[in-house]
Amino acid sequence: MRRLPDSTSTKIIDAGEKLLLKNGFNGFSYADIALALGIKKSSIHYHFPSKADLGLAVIQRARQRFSGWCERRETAAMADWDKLDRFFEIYRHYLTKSESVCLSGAMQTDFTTLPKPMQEETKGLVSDLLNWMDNFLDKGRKRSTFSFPGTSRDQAVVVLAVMQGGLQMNRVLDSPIFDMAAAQIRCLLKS
Amino acid sequence: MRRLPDSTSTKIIDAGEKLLLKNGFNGFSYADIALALGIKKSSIHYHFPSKADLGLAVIQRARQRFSGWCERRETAAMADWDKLDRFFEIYRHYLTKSESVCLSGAMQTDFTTLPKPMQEETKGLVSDLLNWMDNFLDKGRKRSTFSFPGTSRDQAVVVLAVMQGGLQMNRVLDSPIFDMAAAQIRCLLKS
DNA sequence: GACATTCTATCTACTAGTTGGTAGATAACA
DNA sequence: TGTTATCTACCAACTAGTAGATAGAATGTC
Repeated sequence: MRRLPDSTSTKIIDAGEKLLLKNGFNGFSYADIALALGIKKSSIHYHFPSKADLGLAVIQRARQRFSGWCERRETAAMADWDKLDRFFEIYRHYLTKSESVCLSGAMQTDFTTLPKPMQEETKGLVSDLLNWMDNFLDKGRKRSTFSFPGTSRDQAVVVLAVMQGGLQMNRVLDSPIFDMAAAQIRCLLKS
Repeated sequence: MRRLPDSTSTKIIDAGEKLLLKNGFNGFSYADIALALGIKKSSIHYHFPSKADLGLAVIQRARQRFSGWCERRETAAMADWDKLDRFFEIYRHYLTKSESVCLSGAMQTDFTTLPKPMQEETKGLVSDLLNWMDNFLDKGRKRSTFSFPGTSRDQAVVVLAVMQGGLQMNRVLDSPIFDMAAAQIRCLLKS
């Protein structure tokens, strides 16, 4: 959790990410970010010449953040069930902080309208998540912590889809769908 | 499957739905529909004064279509496992027909940017799906066709989230994620 | 049946506002 | 003196939406 100089470009990525998660990539403009930060549109273009550049930066930072979390010593030291709960927390945070969905979900539904570089980066993000979960479930099952049918990849797809879809449904119906879904996934990994 | 007069307004809803599912509500304009149908923008405004009216019509028609499917005699006559497969097919169709996600998923990620009436209709759509799946799983378990932990509502959330999320992930990574997810859900309802 | 009127559906032509993006001035600073 | 970062002032393209003309079909009235 290092707190680096809150440079303008960092603030722009922060604001961009927030709007992106809340409204989708086509649901916000440079004018919105400028208003939020109290700067001018052209200043944003100075740091991120095109909107595609900003979008790319948002996804890249999110990927780094996730791989940073994966590699952290305290993460590696966690027991399987705790680690799963911490992973769920990453998603849950989107819901509590701002009324938003997860990044992969937001990018996926806007996918066809995204510029190529953002599409590629999105693929990378989803692959990261899928590979990590696949590996995590596989190890957990070999250790007899988890139990589930099929391959670990099959189950990884289910777990991630539930995180993503649960977050989306939770925001629309105000009932605590996400927590229900997370709890159910926990049950399904025991039986 | 009645084929009614392919009126202009029907064609507009068709084109609007297709674009909506592919690009999201903020990812298409009246100009796109006009181009696709070979008519003028103003003609679309004649049938659907505002974009919100068109969006609303798309969701309303989808809800009717689903309740129509539910109430159809041949649906009611189906065995549980066949009915589940047919339900999966509804989702799978989005993938094969056009490279798109499901309507609930698309509306959910755009949710905050939607006009109120569309938000309400979206809530209705998601409730419809959730209530149907809840009821379906409950009956299936009582009949011992299905087996799963927790309440039928918990499991319904998981199944729908997997459909929705699986579709989204499938479009981005070109591997057959959706079919993997559907097969895994089938397994999880047996164990 | 003939005629006038109203309705339906489309068009052309326009508007005000927003979009992403550029050019160039200016100031602070290294 | 050059670099960095911000600003003002644009712009062309696109956005949803409106006004008004027009043609054809349906409807009412004598």
